Amino acid sequence: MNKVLVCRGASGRIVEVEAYVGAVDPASHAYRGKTQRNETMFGPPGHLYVYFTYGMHWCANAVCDEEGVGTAVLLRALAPIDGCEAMRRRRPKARRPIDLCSGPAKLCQALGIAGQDDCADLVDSEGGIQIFDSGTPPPTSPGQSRRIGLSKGVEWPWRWFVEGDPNLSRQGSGEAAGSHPTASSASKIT
DNA sequence: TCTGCGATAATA
DNA sequence: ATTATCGCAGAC
Repeated sequence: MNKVLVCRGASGRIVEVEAYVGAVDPASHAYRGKTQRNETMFGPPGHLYVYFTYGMHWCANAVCDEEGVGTAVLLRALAPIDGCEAMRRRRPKARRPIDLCSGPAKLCQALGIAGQDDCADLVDSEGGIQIFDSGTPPPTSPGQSRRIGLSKGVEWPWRWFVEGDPNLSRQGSGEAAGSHPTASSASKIT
């Protein structure tokens, strides 16, 4: 969350991520071992793992662990920095700025990321895609919650986000990291 | 503003 | 059958 993603004339600060942890994580594409689709996840770190889902959406991850492990971080939301014109062209359905990158498939569409970018190197930017340290320190106390949209592995609180950022895929902090609802769930009522 | 549902096709 | 989602329609 101190990182910036740059791609095809647009950029944004990464404000929301989820971890998918190889063989121990039933929600991870890597859980059942290497296949043609998830091959990039098992490759060297610093590359982009791009997958197609729900018959229409692309989503992107940064591969994070050593070759052969299969751990990656799903990029779930960006705070747009530059290239809002280009992003709006690629996402005509976005009405407001916060509709541009407030979701894993939205940000891919906004930045023009699709299957052709699977396995792109994020460090040397040869493929036109780059993730670099913005110099802005990450939040001292980032928000944390359970991951979104899963039916397996729901108990692991492996979603992190910049608390209060308007570009999150879901507003607010989600639920507390613990296994049970806490007093925080009641705060919404008052 | 909020909720529920349908789209749409690769994957295992 | 399931899916690491999104956007529309309808209720309020």
